[in-house]
Amino acid sequence: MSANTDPPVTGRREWNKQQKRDRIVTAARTLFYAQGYKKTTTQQIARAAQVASGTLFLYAKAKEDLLLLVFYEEFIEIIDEIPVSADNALPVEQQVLALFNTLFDYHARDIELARELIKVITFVSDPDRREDLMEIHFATERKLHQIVAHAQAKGMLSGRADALIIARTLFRVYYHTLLIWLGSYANKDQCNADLSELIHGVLSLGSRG
Amino acid sequence: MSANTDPPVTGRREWNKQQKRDRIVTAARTLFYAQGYKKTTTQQIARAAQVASGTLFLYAKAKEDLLLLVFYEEFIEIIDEIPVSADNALPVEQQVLALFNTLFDYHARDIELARELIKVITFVSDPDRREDLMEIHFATERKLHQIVAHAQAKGMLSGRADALIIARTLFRVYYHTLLIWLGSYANKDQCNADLSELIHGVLSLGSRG
DNA sequence: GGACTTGAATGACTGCACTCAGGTTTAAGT
DNA sequence: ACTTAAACCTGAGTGCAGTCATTCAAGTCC
Repeated sequence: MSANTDPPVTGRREWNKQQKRDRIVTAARTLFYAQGYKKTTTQQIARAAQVASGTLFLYAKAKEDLLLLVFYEEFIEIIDEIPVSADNALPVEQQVLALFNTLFDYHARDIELARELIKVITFVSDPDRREDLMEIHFATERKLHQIVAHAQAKGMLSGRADALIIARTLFRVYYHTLLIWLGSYANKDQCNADLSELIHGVLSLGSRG
Repeated sequence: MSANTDPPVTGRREWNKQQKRDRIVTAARTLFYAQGYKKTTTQQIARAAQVASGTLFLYAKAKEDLLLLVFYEEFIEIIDEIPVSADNALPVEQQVLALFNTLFDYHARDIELARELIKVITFVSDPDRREDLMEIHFATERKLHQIVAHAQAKGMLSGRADALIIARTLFRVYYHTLLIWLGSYANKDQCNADLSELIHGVLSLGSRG
């Protein structure tokens, strides 16, 4: 009886590629976390993944893409796990802030990595990686939309304001705060204060006052 | 009688440095526009500026910083020239959109450069460059604030909503749109539509509507 | 099983950003 | 005018991301 590490029906070639891809992404993640992005060389990753240095670039068009691959796997899970139950007793602002804090916490686990990531996200050459990022973006906006829509349904916000517009505005406020924080343009406290103020502003603009 | 290219009272050393700095930034600008950022090598810039390759890095800690120096000089002027007269007859939304379009137009003059710039802005190692960028950020927000405040004074928007909060929210919406556009996550039409919708949303949330 | 085709893997090589040990110019002191 | 100290400049050298001509393995057909 064979283990599930055997080549499946898709053919040996395909199976080998998948194996290599997995080894590469795993090696990249381990080394990035252990040493940081910049200090990790592509040679090291190649060696750890048991492939030649050139092979790496068949699986990721650039070193940057390795970071995106690692990030995607981790972040999509984080977002999925964020709760947005309709019967949440907390005020909307608190729920939104809690969501953002979850995401900030993820980035806080390794600031240098987060910085590189945010830098790299701005322009991604590989279309597949761009799709990954759009998925993350929309998943986050969807969560926000749910929170706002639930609050409106419960009469906590005016029905006059479009929940989607509010959600998208909130996302933009969040993302900018992330940039300011990681770019060291302001410290964490300032960012938090700023973020709270703007969330409050955006939400209360949409409330009956 | 000496021309104004002579060393002034500040001393020969200081004068030499200023001359070199100017030559370097000018050379960088010319080459970046002519060939693009990536294709321009620091050697080329050094040669054009008549300095040794190592000297470049006494004036800019990294190639990135050269781009920021070029950008700052150009952009601060653009912002200063944006009109925000109190007796502007146009609706607020139009005024805000016009402001953003001015900034977009600047970036559109050379998209590759704009991309690199936006990428580089995220994390700037040199504190002086970071100050430059904060100045630009605040100058832009101030313009927005003026537009919103004038509109409120003329009764075009509710006085209930804080003009500063609205201005800052608008800036964040603008900046995100810029990122999406330059990152090729959406085409220009989509970005424009999106931006208009969100500006309208943010402003009408604050209006008595 | 052998002959042929396709596309994946390899690693020596290239080009470029950035460094640093040593040389040169300016300024200040006497 | 001479000495000394400090600031400034230099360019050969270093390390790393990414390339490409060649080799090798997997799939296909008879």
